[in-house]
Amino acid sequence: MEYNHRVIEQRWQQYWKDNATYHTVIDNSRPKYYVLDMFPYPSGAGLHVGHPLGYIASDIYSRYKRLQGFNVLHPMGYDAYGLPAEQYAIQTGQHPEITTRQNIARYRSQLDKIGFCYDWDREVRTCDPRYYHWTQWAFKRMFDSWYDNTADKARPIADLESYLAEHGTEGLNAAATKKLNISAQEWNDMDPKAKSDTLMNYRLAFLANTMVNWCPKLGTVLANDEVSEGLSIRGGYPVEQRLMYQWCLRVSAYADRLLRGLDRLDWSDSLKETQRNWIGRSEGAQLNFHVADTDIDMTIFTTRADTVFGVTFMVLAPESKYVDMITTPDHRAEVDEYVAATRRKTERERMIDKKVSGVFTGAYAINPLSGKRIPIWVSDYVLAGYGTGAIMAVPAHDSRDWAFARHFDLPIIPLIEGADVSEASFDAKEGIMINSEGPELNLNGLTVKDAIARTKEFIKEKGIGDVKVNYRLRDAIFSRQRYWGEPFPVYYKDGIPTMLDDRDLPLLLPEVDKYLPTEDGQPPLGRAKNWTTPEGYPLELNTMPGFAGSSAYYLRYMDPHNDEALVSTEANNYWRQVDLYIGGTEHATGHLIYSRFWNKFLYDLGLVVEDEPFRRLVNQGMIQGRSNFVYRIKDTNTFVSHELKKDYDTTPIHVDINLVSNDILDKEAFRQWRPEFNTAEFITADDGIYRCGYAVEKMSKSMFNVVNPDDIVEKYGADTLRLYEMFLGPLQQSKPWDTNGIDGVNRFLKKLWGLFYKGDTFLPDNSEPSREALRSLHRLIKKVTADIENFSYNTSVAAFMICVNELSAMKCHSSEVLSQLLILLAPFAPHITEQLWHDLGNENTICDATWPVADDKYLVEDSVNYAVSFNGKARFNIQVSPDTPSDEVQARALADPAAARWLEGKTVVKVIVVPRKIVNIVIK
RNA sequence: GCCCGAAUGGUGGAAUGGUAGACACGAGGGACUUAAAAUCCCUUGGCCAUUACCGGCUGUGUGGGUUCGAGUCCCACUUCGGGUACCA
Repeated sequence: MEYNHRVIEQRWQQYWKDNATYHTVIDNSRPKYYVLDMFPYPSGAGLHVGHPLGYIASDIYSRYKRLQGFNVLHPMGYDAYGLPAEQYAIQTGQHPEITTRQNIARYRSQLDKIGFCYDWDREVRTCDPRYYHWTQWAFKRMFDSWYDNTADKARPIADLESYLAEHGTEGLNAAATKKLNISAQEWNDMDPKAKSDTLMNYRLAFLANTMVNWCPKLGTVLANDEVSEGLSIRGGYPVEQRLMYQWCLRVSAYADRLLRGLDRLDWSDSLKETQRNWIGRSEGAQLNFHVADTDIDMTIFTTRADTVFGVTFMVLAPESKYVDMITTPDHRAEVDEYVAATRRKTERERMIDKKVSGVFTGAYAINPLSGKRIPIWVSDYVLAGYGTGAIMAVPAHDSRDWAFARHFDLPIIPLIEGADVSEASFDAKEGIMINSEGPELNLNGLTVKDAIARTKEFIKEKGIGDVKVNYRLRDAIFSRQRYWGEPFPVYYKDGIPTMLDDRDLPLLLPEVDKYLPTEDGQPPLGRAKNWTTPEGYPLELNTMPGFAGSSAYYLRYMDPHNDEALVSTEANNYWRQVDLYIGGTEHATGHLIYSRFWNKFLYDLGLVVEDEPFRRLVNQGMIQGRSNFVYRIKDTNTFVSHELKKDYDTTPIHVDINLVSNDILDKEAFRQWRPEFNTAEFITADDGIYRCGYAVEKMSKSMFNVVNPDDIVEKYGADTLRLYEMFLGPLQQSKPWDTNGIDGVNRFLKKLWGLFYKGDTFLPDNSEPSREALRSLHRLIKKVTADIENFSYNTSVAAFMICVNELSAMKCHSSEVLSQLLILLAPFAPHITEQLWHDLGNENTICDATWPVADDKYLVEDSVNYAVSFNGKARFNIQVSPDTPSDEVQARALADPAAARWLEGKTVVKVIVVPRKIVNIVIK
């Protein structure tokens, strides 16, 4: 019988489906293990070979854990809300739900062909009302919560209301948009609208006027992680800053816990570092500068409290509220113009344009330590969103301040001994302070570190400032002016935002005639008919962003059909958290922050039992495309082979990689590829071979370098695809897809088959396995077990190849050895192993087998190879038995005939014996 | 600028501080075949040596260091990836 992957794979996929082999239920008699993939957005392009990389890795781990006796939860679903379906809907009028459903069907059929062990009964889709019910429900809970900094957790908003009624804001330590000062009396006298506005300052889901990233082209706001370098991640359109009234999540309240929580997670250091940077904790001081001739105090944030004596001017962000308050009449026009000009620029323009610009406000501040009058300027190099939107400028020790001072000819006072600030600022936080003596404080002679500490102490004592920790992490903007997302469970009662009752959830996404904003600029939901509560109150027109649905999906998999709760206590107590999460690094600052926030919030409310959602996380690398190029001589239809192109003036053109094999172009196929190439001529070397150039790029249709897994499965089979993707290189590493090596893996499977079948003869028998065969097997068990734990799947595959080669060479037909080999290979290549397992006469599926344990007695070597070196150089080998004592090894090494040659006329200084490794003889 | 990570044959990549280059691809040679495909065997870092078997030198981006011994550890640098940024 020949190895026929088509028949085998189809047969067992059907069998697993019919027998619900991978259906998972709570089983208290077995330990659980939860393996999760980052669920995909079902795009119209379908899967390419890069997508399954992580899925294969997690599938291997799931099957491995299952064989080890764990009750493994391994689900899959779809992150189904998103922009592409909506953009497509705008162009075609096709409802995004239809597109999404089609794309999901395509994804599913592609995934099924690869033979994953998902429990599809647990599938979730974020756009399914039975799913987004719980997204809305969680949002409602956030609206009804505030963050108590003292208890360091979220608490019900009702607690805050009673506190305010009794104490006002006196002694309140809450995460807030801005610090309020309200007495109990004032609170109690407020009308409902004023109370609502006040509570918005504390709610974890709140409405606020904030600077948002507005993307005009997409017609919506975007969160910080959805913007990179001033362009939207989706589409790459320019983004500008705009003040808008938006729903936000108070993620910043959790900044410190998100940071501290990282220490307990088994994630890669680089990913944790990325999150640390994104959270951006910085310790410093807040300090008040009095504005001369007014009663205004301006608060600034600095990490360099030691440099206050070097402050020669102050700078406000153009958006700062202080600008309006302090600008003097004679500078008003100039300042207004500058502020307006800044506002006109997009974020990107502001970033690109690094020219120094700014205007003087006419106002002066008093340096609180030196008492000097210093001018206050406005400049766009100060950001409104960080700190207080105002800075004290220390040109001697900050390069941005230095550039500004130089440009506007402002004084520069060096504060650190030996620092030359005539050509550049001295930014390092080290040295001895000078020029830092005021009426009440003298820092001269202190180190920078001590000076910072001393100044912080001083400003605290004097009440002119406070020690303060600042975070870069912003609150998440949660409104999107789009159609294809979760509707907010919110209506407006007399202008007061109010939550729908739990009974009225889910609030279904309404139908609209078009997926565009309304004529008067409302979001698409403005087009929905009767978009009100039964009482006639208007419903919220925004929808939630993509990360809303993906923030708690791992919880829903635990109990996906529950209509009473997001997850039952029973299911949550059993499955607890994700033990292994596999996905790309691109979610480091988005999904992985939001999920942790969301989970911590639910934890605070006692709704889930674990504080962190993902215990262990592995990032798979990206599989890039390998594009091929042909080189057309300018203004002709003649193409020149890669090695000759330097002699011509050519334009590189992407060529479909399906027309190329090992970088050699199929010229005839190329001519037929596109009409304009029908008459193509080729210039090649004498061998007549046209060689293409190549480049590693993103896998995409436009570069004609997409490899569809379906084609690989059709030609080689899913088992080959799975093994090959793992064999390609370390899982965590990005690498280009290269189909060239796939034959080797396919050959390996054929060899494996050859251990069982020769023609129609079934070879396995009950013969006693040889010691060599057992050693080969147990070496494999040891290697593969260790490799799977470390995700070194590429070396596992190599180990399988070696073992199969060895077993073939020794013609091992022992079914005892062969069945163990199959169990080891089953996670990697489930179909062929299932078939052969069945052929060995097993009734159960191979998933019910038990993972073998390596027995050291087979691993003991007959002899140990010691390398003998002299002064660490030339070497020869001696063979001794494994239990030979070192003394004897040493004696044997010195007595060896080969040693005589080296030792002639030399003195042995010492001999070093490293157990089982080397004997080094130091000679003189 | 800052923070990570990487650099090993023609290629993808292996190597708890202990015989560098596992495994695979590609390439070259051979067997089988009328031929091709498939399959199998041999060779394959570079240089040198050779009548065969033995062999010699050199070699993991560069320069130093630690060590009996360094691809691996330390310092400095170069290049390439990734993340992030007027974050005060």
